[in-house]
Amino acid sequence: MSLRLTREARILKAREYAHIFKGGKIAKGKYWQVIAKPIKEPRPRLGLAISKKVYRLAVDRNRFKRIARETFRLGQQHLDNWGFVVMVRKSKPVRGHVLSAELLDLFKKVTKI
RNA sequence: GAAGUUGGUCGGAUAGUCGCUGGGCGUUCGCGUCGAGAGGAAAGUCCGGGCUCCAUAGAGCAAAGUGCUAGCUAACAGCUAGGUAUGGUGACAUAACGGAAAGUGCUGCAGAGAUUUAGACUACCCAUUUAUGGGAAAAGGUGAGAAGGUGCGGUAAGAGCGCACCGCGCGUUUGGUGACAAACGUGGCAAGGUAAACCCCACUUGGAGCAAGCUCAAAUAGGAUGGCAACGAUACUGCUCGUAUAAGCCAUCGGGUAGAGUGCUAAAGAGUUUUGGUGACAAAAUUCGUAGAUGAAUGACUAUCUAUUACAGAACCCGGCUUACAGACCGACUUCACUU
RNA sequence: GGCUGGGUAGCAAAGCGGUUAUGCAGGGGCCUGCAAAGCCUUAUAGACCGGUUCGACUCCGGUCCCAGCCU
Repeated sequence: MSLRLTREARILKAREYAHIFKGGKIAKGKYWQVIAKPIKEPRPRLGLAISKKVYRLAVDRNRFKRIARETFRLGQQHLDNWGFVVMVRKSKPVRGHVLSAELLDLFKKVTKI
């Protein structure tokens, strides 16, 4: 498997989001919150739900989305074939690699619950 | 040299690796390759337009907005140049800056008196019966605001009562496209403030917004018409005829949900030079060809440059305004100090 | 992306160009053997920054925050 992040590896439809939110496992960290559920496809998939209420500025939201996508792209070979929806929690600004490390940890933790 | 005023520019760079979104070319349809890919405010949505749909004979009223003058502009509440006022030693900055003598309203408290050709608390002058009458509007006091200011004369005390200067009003002349300014003459002074209170005057404005709108268009959703079934079923009706209704099948037609496409980026475009203009700007020549996503693209890591980079992320497109902004650079000017 | 409404003590909630009501909660007192209830009393308020005005919570701009509508 390559390090590419194609559109097939993304969750794009509202119906798919609703499916994962309903009955998905939840793992909370300091900066992130991940909801996950096993899916039929032979690959892990990523969805983003970055709320405007948590981060008001578009720049902040874009930053979290980029970090989430990059973390998923580099770590997808080691993940189970689940659908992951990533949400943010309000916190003080920190360095990017701190966020990335916690998110990867949550990805692995949520499938073990 | 110090302190300032003002106009403008940039706002990480280079190399490598792994990725993201369009486009061109190739393709074994897996992908490969070439080139492109956020801002000065993309922000707030405060104005003005383009564009689209709806409404609309024409005119007026209402409502809302704007408000010194002349220009610029597609348009504007913007910009430029100027006038006036205020602040600053100055460079310069700021100003919703028409009308209060068309009318109405409001003007608390304090104060004798608050908008009326005002009034008399303390205090002043005269007279007498010593607590009254008359004069006067200078002084004190109140207030945001009290019937021009300063000086001299004058008077019982006083007063634009008279005079000079200043301020104000009115008139004339001159300069200016104009706002306005200057000079001269004249009036003894006209009656507070508020129009970001109603209002008057002048000018402007139809409404909604790309989630506008246009096109295609599923179904086990659903409408209309025609045919079939049909010597059928149900109702009128106990029976026959007749009429009506519903369900079923087929065909045609239009509407249209989910969804998809389009609108969607080449434009009041940008750079350079020349010309006109004080300037905003305009004209000509020449060069360039410049994001287009839709759970929403520009990132991550490494190395070097002193280096964890300010404010901040396009969503139909432009012109402004307002607000946020680490740091760096360039131009013009002012004041003060020192040296020559 | 576009379009609306709001911000007043700790909480809720009126009104107005001239000292911001009222209720609950808080402090003190009265009442009571002690409390509750009741009564008296008291402190705490205009999101922020400018402008207009003699005077602004109110009128006019700007900023921030909250809520709602258009799918």
